[in-house]
Amino acid sequence: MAESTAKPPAKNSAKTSAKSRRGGRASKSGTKSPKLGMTESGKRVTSYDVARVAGVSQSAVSRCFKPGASVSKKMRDKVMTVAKELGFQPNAIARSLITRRSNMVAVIINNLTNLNYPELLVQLSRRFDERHVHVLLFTLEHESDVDKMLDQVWQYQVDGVISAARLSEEQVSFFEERGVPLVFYNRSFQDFPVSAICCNQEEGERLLVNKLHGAGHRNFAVISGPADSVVSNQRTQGALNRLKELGVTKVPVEEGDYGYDSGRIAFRHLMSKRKPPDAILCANDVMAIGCMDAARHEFGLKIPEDVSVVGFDGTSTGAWASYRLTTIDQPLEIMAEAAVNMLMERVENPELPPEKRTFSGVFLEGESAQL
Amino acid sequence: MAESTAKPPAKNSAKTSAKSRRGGRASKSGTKSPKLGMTESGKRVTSYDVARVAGVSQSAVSRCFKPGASVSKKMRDKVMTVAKELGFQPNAIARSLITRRSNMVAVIINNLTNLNYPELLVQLSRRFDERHVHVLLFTLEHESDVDKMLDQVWQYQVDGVISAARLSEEQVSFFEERGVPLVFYNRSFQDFPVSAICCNQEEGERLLVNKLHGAGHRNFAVISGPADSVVSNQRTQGALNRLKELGVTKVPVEEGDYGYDSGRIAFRHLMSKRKPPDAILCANDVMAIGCMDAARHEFGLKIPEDVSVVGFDGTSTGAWASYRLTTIDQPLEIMAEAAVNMLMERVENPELPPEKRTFSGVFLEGESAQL
DNA sequence: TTGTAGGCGTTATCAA
DNA sequence: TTGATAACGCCTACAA
Repeated sequence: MAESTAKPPAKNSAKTSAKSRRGGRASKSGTKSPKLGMTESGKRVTSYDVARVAGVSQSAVSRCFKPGASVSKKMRDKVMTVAKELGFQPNAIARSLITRRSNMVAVIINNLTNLNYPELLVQLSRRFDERHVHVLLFTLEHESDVDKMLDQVWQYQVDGVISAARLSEEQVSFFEERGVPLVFYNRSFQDFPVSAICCNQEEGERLLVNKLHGAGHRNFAVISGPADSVVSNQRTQGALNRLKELGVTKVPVEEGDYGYDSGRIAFRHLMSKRKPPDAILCANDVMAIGCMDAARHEFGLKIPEDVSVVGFDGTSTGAWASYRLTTIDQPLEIMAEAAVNMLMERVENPELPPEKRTFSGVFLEGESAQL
Repeated sequence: MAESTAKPPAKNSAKTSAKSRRGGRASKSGTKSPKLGMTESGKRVTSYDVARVAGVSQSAVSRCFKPGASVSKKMRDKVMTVAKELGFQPNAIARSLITRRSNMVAVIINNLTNLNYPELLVQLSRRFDERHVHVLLFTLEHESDVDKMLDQVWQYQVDGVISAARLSEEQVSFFEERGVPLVFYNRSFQDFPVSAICCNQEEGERLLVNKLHGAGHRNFAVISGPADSVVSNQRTQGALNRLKELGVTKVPVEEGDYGYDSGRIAFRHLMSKRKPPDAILCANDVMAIGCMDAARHEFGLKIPEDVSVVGFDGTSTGAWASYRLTTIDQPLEIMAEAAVNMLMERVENPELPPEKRTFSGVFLEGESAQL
């Protein structure tokens, strides 16, 4: 075991020859190495380099960078000094390989012009950062790309996944089978247990209907989002269901795509009906804004006198003085926080069963509806 | 060197004992392993598992997943079949360790409510994805966090960095010393060679000034962004410089924070001057919108009759019917594409010298200014 | 074309 | 508390 013949040569020959790279304790005081974090041979400084210069074992170096490890103060000082001197930082990739924790989570969003996602992303990123977890971003162009993307996510050995995109049951199983915690953001399954953070879309929409109906509106219309958007369907159904309960039927539904222009176009369509609506429920704020602009600028209508318009989301643009949109505010920050918590709990403890947390939206009274 | 005593046993003992995990060729036809991608002992399927089941060497498996490797069709079929059967995907972390390429790039943005960044992020992510490169997101809360963040970036061994946040000269050197390619987005240094993709802020602003001045405006004001924003300073200075050249001096400058409210507040301040402006240059679209709203709703002014307002960015909101903002459109998609290209070129060939590409903004005529 | 064996830079396990 | 040594899962000469 101590015969310095067979084993050592291979690994050590490199290390030994490397010993001359950086003369012992290169710096007396000011002779700092020119390239911090790099050896003279142009390679990344490793814990071996630090160990050599500090005259300790490599494992000692490793321990010094592990919080709560058993190291003497003397050792720690010595190692940390050299580490700083050489610009050493442990390689997270190598660490991930052995610990099986990458400290990375995947965030999946689809590329729709959902004015909310960008903000969500920033919120998530901030909160993960606080926990020293990093966000690996996956944006979907088309739903069909999902499977390839899932493979990528798996390859990168992420600790968990937050998905603001819909996944099929098989795709959910993909992660479940592999023991990768998954938390949905604003999507869920009824017939399949998954963890999710949601805003209660239906409830919010019902609230809006109640307000409008209570104010005497009877002539409703709905502008939905894209047909394949779960959130849009929930909102639209929420509105229609409540209206039905209140005895209002035959409510025209125009399909939009969440974008400004589609709101305008939908409004035009509604105005071409034999009985134009006096209250319009839009599946998001941006379409509501498009709707208002069409009403005012194309039809010369006054809002809310001639027609009431409400949205959903609580985006900052809705509050602009030109719109003062009445809407439901999704508590985005709270939801982001909750999503991060829920995911990290499951990363720490994979046995936790799926859980859903549903937040109510907050009614935001603007001036776009007669109430 | 060939004494089979010391070395082999250790490694092989594990592999051999593992051989019993999955009975040879588990599936005859339908007996699929319950958990795809996982061995029966609950570990991730590795290339060794595939090799064992397929009855080939591990390196053969590895080669089959390397595009353009020298493998017989028979071998490839055999391996790929088993791989699919077991749900094997190569571990990108392990691969990164040996190849020293993580196929991850860091994207650094600061958290300001810059309505453009989110969109930029989506664009970058899309384009990197196409190259099978993944985005590791870093958002800065405060400038002071930068250094900690840089260490993180380095630890994750990213192949390159795109920064839409300003970095100090030392911070730039950090990457340069370590051979990590860095491309700035809309920031640059004059006295330090770095790669960057920029929109020509100054030029755009001068264009706006020319148009306004040519239309007879003489009474200008500027609403700047935050004092520490490079882009804002470039825009503001561009405007002021051109105005000076045209003989217009004593131009009041109000400082905003890029947000809607700050545009409104700035407008109020301007109106309290003894000589209110008739042309206002705003450092971004959102402030211009705030400005317009204040003018209309707080002061009952007409735009552009009473006051001309122009912005900068070309955000979609600026085109909304209530604003029809005259502005400069930054070619975001083109810039994102260019940034990705520039970075990846340097990842492939680290010897490439720094390069700057500056795109001109496109004048977008709306109806918010008398021209 | 295929297999053998060494190394990438850590952490983890055990003696010392 | 410290130091040797074995993984982690892959890629890549080199040899067959």
